[in-house]
Amino acid sequence: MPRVLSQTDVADFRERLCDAAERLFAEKGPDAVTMRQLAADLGVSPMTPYRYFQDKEDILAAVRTNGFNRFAEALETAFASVSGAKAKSSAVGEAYLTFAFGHPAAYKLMFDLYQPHENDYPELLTAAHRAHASQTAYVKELIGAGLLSGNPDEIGRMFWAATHGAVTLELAGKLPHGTARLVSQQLGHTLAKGLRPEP
Amino acid sequence: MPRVLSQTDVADFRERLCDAAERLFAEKGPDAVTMRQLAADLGVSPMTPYRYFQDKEDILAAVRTNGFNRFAEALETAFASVSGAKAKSSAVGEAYLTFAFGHPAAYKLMFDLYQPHENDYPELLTAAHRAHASQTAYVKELIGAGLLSGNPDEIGRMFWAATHGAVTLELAGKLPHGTARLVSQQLGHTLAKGLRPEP
DNA sequence: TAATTCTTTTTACGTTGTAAATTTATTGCG
DNA sequence: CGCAATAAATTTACAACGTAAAAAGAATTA
Repeated sequence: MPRVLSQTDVADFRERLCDAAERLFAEKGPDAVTMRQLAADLGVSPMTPYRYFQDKEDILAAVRTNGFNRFAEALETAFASVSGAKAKSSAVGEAYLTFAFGHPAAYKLMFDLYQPHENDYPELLTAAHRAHASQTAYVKELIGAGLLSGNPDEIGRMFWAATHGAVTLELAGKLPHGTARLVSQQLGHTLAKGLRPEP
Repeated sequence: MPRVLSQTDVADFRERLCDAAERLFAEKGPDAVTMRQLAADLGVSPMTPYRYFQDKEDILAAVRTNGFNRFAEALETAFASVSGAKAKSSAVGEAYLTFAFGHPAAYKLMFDLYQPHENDYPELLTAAHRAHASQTAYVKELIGAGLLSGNPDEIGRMFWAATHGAVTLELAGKLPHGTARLVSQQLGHTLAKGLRPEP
């Protein structure tokens, strides 16, 4: 028998390749990164990655999965780092924007890319679901604290859409650099005001 | 002397190619459309388009320019079709969503694509500016009618970001089909409520 | 040591955007 | 009219792409 790849060998290689892919995606955009470049970056021949990933789309799915998990982690940490519904909301909103502008390429891959076969990647779906939960948890806190009234899912979608819109407009160059943060905060305040329970 | 291409010859060819490009972009996504396909669609050889466009990016810029102009036209028509600030706002918002979901590929090209050299295409910038103006005009009407108070540019950006966020989330598959319209309307109502002048 | 078999590399194919060379077609001039 | 001139279109060609298939390499067991 030859030397068989252990689970950790495979996991290590996949992680190293994902790291390279993330870095190169951020530098040049995902379409401009080639399989040959990724292989060269790891010092292996062009076909070696195909032993660890089905194809290029599989690599994209893995990178997106990592992105969702890191994003969720950042929001969960922000949520847990303070107490009080209002403070949690601010912290999570802040963490959202910090992640989006700290890792714009990852953000775009996660939320601004339509990957037609993403249902074929269960880990990706799980991570995406976790991310979604982490960004709507604070809405329930706000409603529970009596600061907002309405359907939590509907309100969560509104906040999400508003924030996402501001972020993507800036990332697409439609807003001056740095404006999205301001717009997003204004949207948060205005929506909160519009959703306050009637006295 | 040979037969020299007249201005209208050039314009005709460019228009025909843009039509084909739009159709194919909508079918398969812009990256999946090749120069050879475009040429074959017009019944010419693969290099002929290069007499009329610098390169593939030039075609993309032309298609985006057309998109912005048609989008602006739709919003301008909606704005002019009714009277009263409230009615104009609804009409423009409705036209925005109708365009976005009627021409999702065009919408993405226009607003969800970062084209690094878009400053090299002055007609594109003009069209984009026209589109931007057409979607913020109604805000000034609302402020003028005393229904909203605040900075028109800031408020315009908020409405825009909110609508754009809802649209792109649905186009990226993050919201169930048909949800964006509802979310966008809820956002519009809630923002309007939050921005009402204090009595 | 030799056979086995998993891993890796090499080679190869069809397709891409487009540069360069070639062919085709139309016009004005002798 | 015929023929050079020249714009337009086509053909050819190239480097790079994703990846299938074939070949080579290496480690384990018998």
